[in-house]
Amino acid sequence: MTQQIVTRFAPSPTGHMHTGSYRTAFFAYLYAKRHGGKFILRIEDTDKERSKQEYTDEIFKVFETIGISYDEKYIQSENLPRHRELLQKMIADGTAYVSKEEAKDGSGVIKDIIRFKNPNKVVVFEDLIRGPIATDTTDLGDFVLAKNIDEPLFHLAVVIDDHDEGITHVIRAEEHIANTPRQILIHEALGFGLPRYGHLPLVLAPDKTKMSKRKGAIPVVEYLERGYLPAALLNAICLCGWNPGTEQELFTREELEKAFDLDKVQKAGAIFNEEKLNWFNREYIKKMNADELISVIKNYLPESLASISDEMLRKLVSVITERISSFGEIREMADQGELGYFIEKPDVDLAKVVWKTDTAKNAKAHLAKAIALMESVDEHGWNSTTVKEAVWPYAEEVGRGNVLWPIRFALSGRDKSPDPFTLADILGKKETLARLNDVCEKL
RNA sequence: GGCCUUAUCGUCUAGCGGCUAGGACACAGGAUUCUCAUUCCUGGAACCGGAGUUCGAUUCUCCGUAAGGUCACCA
Repeated sequence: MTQQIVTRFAPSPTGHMHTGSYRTAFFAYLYAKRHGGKFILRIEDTDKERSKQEYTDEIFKVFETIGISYDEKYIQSENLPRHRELLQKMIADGTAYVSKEEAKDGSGVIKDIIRFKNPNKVVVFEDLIRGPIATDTTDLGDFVLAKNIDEPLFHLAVVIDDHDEGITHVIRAEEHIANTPRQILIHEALGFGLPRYGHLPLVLAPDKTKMSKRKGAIPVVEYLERGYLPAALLNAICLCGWNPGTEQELFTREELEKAFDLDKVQKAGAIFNEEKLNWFNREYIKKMNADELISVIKNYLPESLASISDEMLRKLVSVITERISSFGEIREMADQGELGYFIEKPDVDLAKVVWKTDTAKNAKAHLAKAIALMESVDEHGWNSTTVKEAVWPYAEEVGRGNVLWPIRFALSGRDKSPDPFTLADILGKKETLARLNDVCEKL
């Protein structure tokens, strides 16, 4: 019977996590799912100084909203007794030793730090996505295992936890490839079997360097706040550095869990493309029905539009979704006055009601005619199609722009807006005619 | 600088000795009811360089070059 695969994601809660981190998490998760294994989340809070509870909470929250589930969860600091126990054992075994050295904090105090007794050999491991990697660990020297007998450091903690949690595949970011040889050495010193290692390429900042808070590392929580759909975001993240070998780009979670594997993961780093994320999000928006869209849109409506009726909102769904990439853009639309005129009569600049090649006198006549034509449309049958049917022949006759532009402008007060028939539909017969009459009289 | 890794359109990528080097995003042009958006069509756009191996290299090897990672009593 083959051993069950166990992967893990082991973030340290020292800051917001960006797309690269979550991609690493998702790939490790997917790899486990794909092979019927387990996925473990381990919070590496060994460094008390830098770890913050708020970041740990954020990780749990994001995992939940984007839907990455884990079979087991560990907090590394809770394993401290175990780490100390094995540190003692290593000292007893002679694979580690106490060294009296001056503290690095400049205090000049002499303290006991624990160093690894390096066997100084060449370590070779077969990376799951890069092939064999050989390192002469002599270069590493007797590296530090613990700050003192009670405070084990990263490498020791990682090795012990990976072993104790039964991790079979350590799938992590490329920045750890240099750490692997020394962790292998510790595994051996402790008499533990080795896991397999796979190092994922980095997700790069736009300038091709490693992402950091300073350089374009946008926290995933921020993308979520901006109104990207979790599934779309995850889909975009996943397709950055991995491809299915086909031309499919849009994937459901189930499809991803079936299709993913490490052999199609890229070796080179990649820049996360926000334009492409916009495209993914628009595609996901297209797949949603009106009710789903309305409930999401409501979360992003600004104060000024809070009073909007459900009925009006339902009619506005396509007007809005055709114009946004992320739901946060609804606020921008509102700020720029692209939505306000639907719920409040706009101030219309009379000079601009006239089509560029026409005269004010004609515009007034066209508006009067349009009003008459629309009056004949039954209120119950009032919609964009019936309004269009009523007005279209006349517009065709005297020039489309000559009549369509004044109608649209009188209704919206803006030079850019949805077409006049859609506007009339959303506004309703009564409001449409009121606005049209108002402008016509003043003209 | 040492060690390690990587290298196809602007970006994400397909390619696994022979292809007009394919797709997507972005971009440009055009069409669709006036404007905007949507939709549709069309177009431009890439194999880092040099040696080999081979009948034949984007593909294999080597050497350059460039980029990135890592060299903590952080993780």
